[in-house]
Amino acid sequence: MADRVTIVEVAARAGVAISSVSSALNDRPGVSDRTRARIKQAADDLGFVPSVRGRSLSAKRAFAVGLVVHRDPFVLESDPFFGSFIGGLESVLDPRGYALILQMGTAADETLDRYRRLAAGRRVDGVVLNELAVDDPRVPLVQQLGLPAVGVNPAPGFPLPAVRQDVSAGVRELVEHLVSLGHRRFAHVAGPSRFVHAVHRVEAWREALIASDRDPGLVVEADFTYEGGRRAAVDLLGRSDRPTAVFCANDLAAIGFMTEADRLGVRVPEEISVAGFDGIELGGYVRPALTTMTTSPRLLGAEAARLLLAAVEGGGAAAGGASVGDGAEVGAGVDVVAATGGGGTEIEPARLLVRASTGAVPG
Amino acid sequence: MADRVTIVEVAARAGVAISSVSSALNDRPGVSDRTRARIKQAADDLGFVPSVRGRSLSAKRAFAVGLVVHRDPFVLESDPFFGSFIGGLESVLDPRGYALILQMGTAADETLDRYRRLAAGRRVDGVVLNELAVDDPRVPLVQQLGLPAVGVNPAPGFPLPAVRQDVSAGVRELVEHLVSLGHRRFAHVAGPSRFVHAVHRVEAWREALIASDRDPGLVVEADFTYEGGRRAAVDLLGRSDRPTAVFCANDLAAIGFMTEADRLGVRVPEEISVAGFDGIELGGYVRPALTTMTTSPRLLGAEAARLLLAAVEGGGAAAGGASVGDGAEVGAGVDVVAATGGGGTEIEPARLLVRASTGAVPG
DNA sequence: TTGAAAGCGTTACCAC
DNA sequence: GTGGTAACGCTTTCAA
Repeated sequence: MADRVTIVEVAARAGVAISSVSSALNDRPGVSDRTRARIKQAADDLGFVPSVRGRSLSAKRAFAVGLVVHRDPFVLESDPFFGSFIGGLESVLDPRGYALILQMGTAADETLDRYRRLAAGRRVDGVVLNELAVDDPRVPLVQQLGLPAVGVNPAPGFPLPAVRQDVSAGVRELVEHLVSLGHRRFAHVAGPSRFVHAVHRVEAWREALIASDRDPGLVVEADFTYEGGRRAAVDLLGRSDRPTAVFCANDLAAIGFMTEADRLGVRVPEEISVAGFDGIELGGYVRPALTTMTTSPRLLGAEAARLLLAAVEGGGAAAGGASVGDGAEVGAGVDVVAATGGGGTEIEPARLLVRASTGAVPG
Repeated sequence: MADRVTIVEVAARAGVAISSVSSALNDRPGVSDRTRARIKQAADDLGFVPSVRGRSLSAKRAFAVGLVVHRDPFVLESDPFFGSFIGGLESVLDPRGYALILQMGTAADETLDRYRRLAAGRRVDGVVLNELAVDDPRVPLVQQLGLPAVGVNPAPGFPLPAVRQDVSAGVRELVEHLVSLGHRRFAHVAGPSRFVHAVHRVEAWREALIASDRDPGLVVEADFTYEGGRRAAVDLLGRSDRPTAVFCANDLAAIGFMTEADRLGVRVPEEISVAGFDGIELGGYVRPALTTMTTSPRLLGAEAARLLLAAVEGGGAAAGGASVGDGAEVGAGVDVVAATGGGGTEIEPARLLVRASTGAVPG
């Protein structure tokens, strides 16, 4: 690999000290405009790009953040969330000179170990905590490690900075939609209850139904997979008092549910209405097209990156309060910092997208 | 962030020089067994983990490799390949102390720039070139940059080390399967012809049909998406002499094709047989279950990582011959190095998986 | 076998 | 405003 040009050569060409080059190129004061221009010119001529290796050692920063995906590879395959989420992270990290280090853990404890090693080797300046579990062990871990971290859609009282996207408003819209269609018997195909986001969705659903004076009905726990949705359909559709409207915790499960309903000869939406959550592309193509809640993984990623960089660059403590996003996006007048403890941003809520899989109650 | 223990403290505790600690911990000669043991003990006691920052600066290596995904985020969403592929990369990189840096480029030239910056900033020691295009500009770029790189499923004559998974054997199996079912009118829903892997699939298909004395039939170019598959179905099924068997270049397109066929009232497989390529999970759940070719993204990732590390650690030139994988996986007695120019590994071929979407010719 | 010291490419702190 | 120079934490000579 050809030897790259270093700061020394730039200094030589500009006829200044390397410290001046450093100051000039990082737009720090202490350099006259004339010299600064001359230095920038020299750097340009030479095609100088500072070595992140030297920079990290000296600046005590890795200029990288980590994301550990803890996931059965089988499930990851069809997960629509990550592509956009990572794209969102990247869109903020890259312009600010940070790289994203992606790791995959399979077993839960292995995942924890990944964080430990990332911190121990000073590989990253902070990490993103995604798919939070109830009492997620990663939270005390990063706190103990002193590793800056941000959460994505955490539970209330989460002690670190976090990005949230509200689900309750969208779920209320869904419930109103279903109620207005005359439905009375409801069911929910939930995600694993150990996940915070699964819990959020069940709770929003129950609360919205209760607020509408409806019986929340059954909750069947599935696992966010297509196959899980199918099994839930077998269960629910076999019941004598089967529901007329089903809300699945994600689109993949909803599509699995619809497929199985079709197989069992139960027509959607004539005999049963089905709604999903996520707003994945596929939902627009299946027959009938899936009614769902559109989320913003890309925006979640971008905001998560912003918060993380704020925590990293401004202080560094894991529990340190990150700056709150611009007020325009903060929901319903809630003081996000006070409400959550760790500070954070709330992005636009998930919205209901009505398509063909929900319709009037049968009969 | 709490101060981590450095090599200096380990040396102090063991009562030796830091150079001895370095030698001992990296299992290099020049340290007596006794001191080595004492040093390891001290390192353990202190929980010492070498800082990758210091290491990279000194060793002139980043201990990281890059993967730039060049992709419309919309498409990435449903791409089943990346999760497993990245998992495969990681499974080799991590145990060897390397991290994976993931970048996303949207525009083609932006992607090239990502590689340039990765190299210029000495962020990575090498890169993985995935989804190769015909005459991919990344190839001359990495050669010019002197950046070690490996290709995944490249065209013949590819000048860099590469991993390949043969498609022709599987496609021949598919053709035999279809021919034995009595089909005579075929069509292929191809991927964009600028992609090497799309070309591989069309060519394998044409060659297999010709070898079976069948007319290769129509080739409709789509884009590997669900929607592209649907549009291809609209096109092909509207023709007077419509095919009775269609091979789609990937599963997503095949599923889109089937959905549209269903909508148009053309039954699969009674009136038309449909086959895909990839072996994604979803294909097993759609109705009818999709006949497809199972590929090994995880294995491709693992082998790509192995080749890349060989190139990085053994010499470093981009065009340097990487060691060939163990003979057991090399296909058909072909000397892979001689055949490809850049050296590389051939993994088990993609295999036909017959399910319900292919059946006897109508009539 | 061991230890001292010179880098590696930056940043940051001080003198000048 | 400048230009030395000491870190940063490691690897790698080279003497002892």
